Amino acid sequence: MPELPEVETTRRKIEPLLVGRILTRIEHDAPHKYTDTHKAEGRTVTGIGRRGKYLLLQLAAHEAATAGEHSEDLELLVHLGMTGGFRLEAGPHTRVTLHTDQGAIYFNDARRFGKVAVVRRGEYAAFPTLHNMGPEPLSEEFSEAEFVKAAASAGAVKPWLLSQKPVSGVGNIYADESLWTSQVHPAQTRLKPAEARRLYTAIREVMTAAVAAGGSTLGDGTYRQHDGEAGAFQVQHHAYARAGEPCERCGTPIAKTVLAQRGTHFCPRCQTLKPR
DNA sequence: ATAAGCCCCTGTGGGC
DNA sequence: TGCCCACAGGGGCTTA
Repeated sequence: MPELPEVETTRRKIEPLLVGRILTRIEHDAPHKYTDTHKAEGRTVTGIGRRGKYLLLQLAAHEAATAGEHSEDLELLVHLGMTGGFRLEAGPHTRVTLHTDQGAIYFNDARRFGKVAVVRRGEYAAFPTLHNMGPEPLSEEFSEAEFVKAAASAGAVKPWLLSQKPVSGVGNIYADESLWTSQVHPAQTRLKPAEARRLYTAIREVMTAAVAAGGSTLGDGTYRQHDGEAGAFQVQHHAYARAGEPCERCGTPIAKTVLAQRGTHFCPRCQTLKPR
C-alpha cells in the first residue's frame, strides 16, 4: 500500500504513541520474516525516522551496567509492504505485537509482505533496497543536476524510479502521477534534459501535495492510519486507477498497461514514447 | 552492472 | 451461487 506519503503520515501518527515508551516484549509468528526482534526488548524508543518507505525506530542503548554488545545502538526497522499498518487493537491480520510499558501497538499485514527487524544503527546490508537507497525527494540531497544526468542513460523510466535508486519513496501510484504530470511515457528510456527536469519537478510537487494530504486511500480502504483516518490525495490522482477516464489535459482516455509487472496508467496522447 | 522474470502471501472482484 | 483467474500502494532473488 504505502509509498513515501503514506509511510511519512504513518511516522507522524505513531511517533507520539511510541517515543518515550519502553518495548517490554515483541510477539510474532513467522520468525524468518521478523528477525532479531528480541534485541529490542527492554529498550526505549527515542525517535522515529524514515528513509524512503522504511520506518526506523531509534532504540536507546542499555545502561552502562550492561556494557558490551548490549550497549550498541539499535534500530527497529519496519517496512509496511503492500498491506502493512499499525493499529491500536489486534485483528485477524495482526502479525507483530509491540508490547510497551504503556500498552500494546499492533502491526497488521494481510499479505505479509511487510518487514520488521532489529539491526545495528545504519547497518542495512540485509536490506539491499534500503542499503542502496537514493536521496529523499524532498531533501536538499535530491539534486536536479544529478537526476538529469542519471536519467540520460537510464532504461525504462518507470522501473528505474521504482528501483529506489535515483530517488527514494516513489512507488506505483506516485510514479504514474509524476510521469503524467511531467508528460513522460512510463517506458521512455534515456530522458532528454528537459524531460528529466520536468520529471524531477513533478516528483517533488506530487510528493509534497501527497504528504500534505496524508497520502492516498484507495477504493478498498486498505490504507488507513491506526486511528482509521484515511488519506485524501486519491481525489487528486490524474492517472492512477483512472483507466478509461478522460485525461484532464487533453480528454484522451487514460490507458492502462502492464510494465515491469505493475499496472501502469498514462495518457497515450500527452505521454508518447519517443524512439531513442 | 543492469534488466527481466519469478516468487513471497492473502484477499477481493469480475467474468463465466 | 460458486469457481477460477487476474490483480493489488513492494521488494528480494535468480538468471541472462
